[in-house]
Formats: sequence, structure tokens, C-alpha cells
Amino acid sequence: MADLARVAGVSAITVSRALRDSPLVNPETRARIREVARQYGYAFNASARNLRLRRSMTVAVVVEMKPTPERQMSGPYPLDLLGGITQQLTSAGYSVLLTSLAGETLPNVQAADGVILLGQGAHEDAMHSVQRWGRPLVVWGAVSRHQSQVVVGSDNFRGGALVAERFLALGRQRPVFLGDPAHGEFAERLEGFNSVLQSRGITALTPAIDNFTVSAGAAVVRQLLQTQPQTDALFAASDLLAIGAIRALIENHRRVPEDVTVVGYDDTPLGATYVPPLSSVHQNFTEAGVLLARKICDLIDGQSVQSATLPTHLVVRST
Amino acid sequence: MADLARVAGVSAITVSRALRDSPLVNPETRARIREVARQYGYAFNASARNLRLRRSMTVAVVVEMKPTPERQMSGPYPLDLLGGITQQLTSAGYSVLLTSLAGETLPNVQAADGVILLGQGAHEDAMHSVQRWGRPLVVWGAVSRHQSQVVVGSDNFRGGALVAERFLALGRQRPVFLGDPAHGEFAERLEGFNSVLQSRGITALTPAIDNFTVSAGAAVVRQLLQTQPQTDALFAASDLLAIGAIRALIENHRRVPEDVTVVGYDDTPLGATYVPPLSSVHQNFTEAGVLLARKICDLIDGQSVQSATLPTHLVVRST
DNA sequence: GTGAAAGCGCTAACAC
DNA sequence: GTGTTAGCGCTTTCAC
Repeated sequence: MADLARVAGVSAITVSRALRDSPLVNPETRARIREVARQYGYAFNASARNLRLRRSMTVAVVVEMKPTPERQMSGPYPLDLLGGITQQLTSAGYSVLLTSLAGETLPNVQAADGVILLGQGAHEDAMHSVQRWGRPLVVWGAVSRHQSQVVVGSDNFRGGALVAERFLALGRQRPVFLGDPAHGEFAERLEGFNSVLQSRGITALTPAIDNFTVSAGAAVVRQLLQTQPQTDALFAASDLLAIGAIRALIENHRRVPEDVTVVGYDDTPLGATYVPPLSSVHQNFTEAGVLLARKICDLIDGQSVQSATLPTHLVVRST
Repeated sequence: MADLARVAGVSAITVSRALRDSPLVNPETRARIREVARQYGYAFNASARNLRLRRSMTVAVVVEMKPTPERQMSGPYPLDLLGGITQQLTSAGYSVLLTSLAGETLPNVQAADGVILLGQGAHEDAMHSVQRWGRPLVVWGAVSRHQSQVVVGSDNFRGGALVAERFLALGRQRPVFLGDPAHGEFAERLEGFNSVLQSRGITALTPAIDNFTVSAGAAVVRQLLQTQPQTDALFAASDLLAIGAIRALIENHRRVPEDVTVVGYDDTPLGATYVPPLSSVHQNFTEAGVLLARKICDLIDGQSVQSATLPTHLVVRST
């Protein structure tokens, strides 16, 4: 900036102001300075600004990126959230620092002005690690689990309830829930599911499941059909599980949906294009990402911020 | 650091050295300083270090994150790459700055020490935008397209050739390629595909297609079957297209694979769990991400870096 | 093994 | 509308 100032015949601070479009600087002066900057290939130094302003203008986004072919956070889930987050954060002037919880925490990540955590993790362990960073924090996950935190999540309770209502409307009597309630979001879905069922005196079976893959879903359902051959409805906490479940049902000569109704969760392209096309509970991840970004910005600005629950709806297809 | 120095009875520079585990500092001094830092909740200021070192210790990763339900870079593609990149970059001390090409370029992104571009884009437009940033650059895409750039890509030519070989082995006579050659990677696949076919005097049909969704794939194949009812083999440049294609084939009473052989690309969970399970060309995205990260680090360190092609193989399932 | 001095490039505060 | 002064928190260089 000092060099530009010399060339343009002004002082460094005027250059600074001109490049930031400060109204304090004469439009012609600004135009001249910008032109000089362009000519000389001037590159703004963000670190210097960040040092001076005592902020980094970054938000760290913590994602689980374990590279397994059938992963936990499958398909579009994190990428749609990331899309919404990035779009919103970028337009607010913040950069997105992508991080996983593996390995040590880098200085740049520690220096983030705020943190968005995608998924609380089983038993909220991810949340507890990130809290120790002592930065403004917004979490994507189960809203009901944390009064003390700002959490954005979709209405998992209602999602579960919608599925139960459909099962009841179809006259199903022996529903099963597939998912690990150690994850808060899954627990909420189960609670909503059971709350509706119990009004009719029905309780869902909840076989233990610790993995969220197609094959895990298939394995559990194979087992299940041994002991509970009359099962007539399956609510899977993810589309992946649902697809595995359908596979096991077919193997065991159950027709879907005639003999067994199956509903998944997340409404992924994977489920939508499956044959038969999977019924599933839809979440709007992009919108959720935008909201997460808004909240973390507000939190950074010192505003008081509330948790939020996003609406959810059931997409009925062929299962 | 000055405060810590006062408390620990040393100078600021010694604190700096102690916290960086410099061998220059006495182990006991270091232990004392670290303890004081812990007690006082000292937070390292990355911006100050970056200013002084004249590097940002970040690498910008440019991804297409258009939030459409059936997106171009579908499913695990970007996320697996991102996983590999993040893992490797983090262990090298770099943070990952996630960016899309939409909107203006933020100061922090401009200040990145290097850039990884995921996908050249149609007609390499994405590449040209990013080149203007004037930072070290590594691209994921079509290696053959850019001698002047460092490109990491999987062996698309060989991928296409493998599919052609399988079609020939099955005695197929009227193969069709589904994909837009405006994208370099797709063009390479088509070239490999045709190179093998032409050795038997066969030329693939390449109906125009401008979108990479299930419905686009279905639409093209519906059209195709009108004019080319004898089509007996389809090579789709993505699993999404392949699934759409199969849908249209079934609608038109073609059996897969008896009447028409179909092979997709990317070997996504979506394809693998489809019914029928889709045959597809596999790419190892995580490994690719690690390699991209290694190359950008080398480039930043001023080493000379070559483009690289990763091996590819055909996974034969039921189609 | 430790320290003093200097400066990275920017901007807020306060003149004028 | 523009300029002067000062300092953000760190690390390199050179001295001891």
C-alpha cells in the first residue's frame, strides 16, 4: 500500500480507504488508486488486516469425512449443508475453513471467529471436543438435546411422528425402528415415532444397530425376520439403512410395500432413484446450511441467538 | 506472549520458541512456559504469525456446490476428494479453505498459499478463472488437456477403453456413449472408448446431452430408442446418467443386461445399491485427494511437480 | 540457551 | 477529503 501510495501521490491510509470503498475518499482519487493497484498487480494482505482487526474473518466447519464407501454421513448430506453454509458465509465476507476432528487442531482453525459443527456425534462427543476451543459455536443436530447450546436441526420428532401416522393409516401393527439412539437426532426420531404409536397402544421394536450402511441394514433385518416374522413396517433412520432393509426383505420373500411398508430418512437421490423408489422423510439441507451460517455470524457479532428447528415432511413414493 | 514471558520470567522470543518446540530452548524452560500458557488460557494468534512469515498456511479448494437435488458432482465425489485433501493438508500444517466460484473472491481466499481446483468445468472455464489468481495451482480433471498445468486425474482414457473391451467381449455391436465431451474428463473417456471400438470398425453413437442427472439420462435414452432401437450397449459418463438410462430402457421393455449392457462411471454407492446393481468404472477419490494435497504442498515449497494419472478399474456387477 | 531490536502490512484514532 | 502516528502479535537476525 505504501508503494501504491507513492505512485498515486497519496498516503497509505488513503489507499487503504480507497480499496475498501470508503465513502471518505474522493471518487476520482479512488478510481486512480484502483487503477494503479491493478496495473502493479497489487495483492491485498489478508493476514495483516486480520492481525490489525483482531479477527480472522473465517468460520471453521467441522465435518466427519471418514472415507468409507458406505459412510455414515452419506451422500448429499454434508455437501448440501456445506453448499448453503459457504454461500451464506461468503456473502457475509467470511471464509469457510473445512476441518475434521482427526489430528491436532491447526492454529488457523483455533483462530476462527466461529465454529459450525455438523453432527453432534454419538453421545455428543464431537460437541464436547469443539466446545473446548472456546469459540462461538453453532451445531447442526438434535435441538432438544442442548438447551445451553445454539443448535439448528430439522424437526426429527415430527419426522418420526409423520412416519408413525402413515404406518397407522395403513393399518400396520408391528412397526420396527432402525437406528442408533446414541445419536441425538435418531433418538428424537424414535421419540416422535413412539409418541404417535403409543397413542394406539403400539410400541416399536428397536433392534440394536451400530452402523449406518446398506449392509448393516440388511444384516439387522435378516436377524429380525427370524424372531419377528410378522414385522409389517420398517422406519429406517437413514435411506442407506432402508435400502439394506428392503434388500433383506426381498431375499426373505416379503413384498414391499404390500407385506412390509418401509420409510427412510433424508430423501437422498439414492433413495429416490432406487427401485422401488423409497418413501423418505425430507430435510432441506441447503436451507439449513444458510441458517447455520446466519446464526454463527450473529453470534460473532455479539447478538443473542436462539436454537431453531426446521420443518420436515414425508415424501411418499412406492415403499 | 509478552505477558507469558513476564510471568515465566523470560523474554517473549523464548516463549515463541518454547511453544514451537524449538530445540534452542531448555526443556525445563519450555515445560514451565507451556504450563504458564495453559494456566492463563493463552491463545496463539495465527494472523500475526502469518503476517510475519508472509504465508497464510491455507490452501483454497474450489468446489462446485450448486445445490440441486440431482447434481452434477453427485454423491461422494467431492466429499471423498475433500476427505483425502483435508487429511493430507492438515497433517502438513495447512488449513483447507472451502470456496466456490460464485460471488467475489474473498481476501482470505486470495491470500491462500495454493489452490486446488476440483473439476476443470465445461470448456475449462473454471480453470481459467482460478488461474487469474496467480497462485500455485493443482487441478483435478483431465490430464491430457493441459500440459502447462499440474493436473491430477484418473485414467479416463483407460476407463473408457475398459468399457469398450467389455462390450466387445459381450459381442455388442451398437454402443452408445452418454456424456458431454465439453468436459475434458468425459472427452477422455469417450476417446478411450472409441479407440478400442474402432479397432473393430465400430463407432459409438454420442447423442447430445448437457445435463448429468437421472432424468436427463432417461430423457436422452427415450429419444435414442426412437431412432436407434437396436442399441445394445450404453456407456454412461456417470452413475446418475446410467441409472436414468436403465429406467428408460425398462420403460421401453428392454432387459438389462440381456438386451442392453449398461456401464456407469464413478462406482458410487448409489449405483452399487441400485437394482440391478450397476456395473461401473471405479475411481479412488480419497487417494486422489491425498495426491492433490501432496502436489500443492510441493508446488508451494517451490519443487517442480508433474501431472499424474491414477489407475482405474471396471467393477462388473449385474448390468 | 537466551535476549534486544526490528519489521511483516494493515487500519483505528485523531489531527487538519 | 486526506495525512500522521501508533500498534496489532509474532519471528528472523544478530548479539551475548
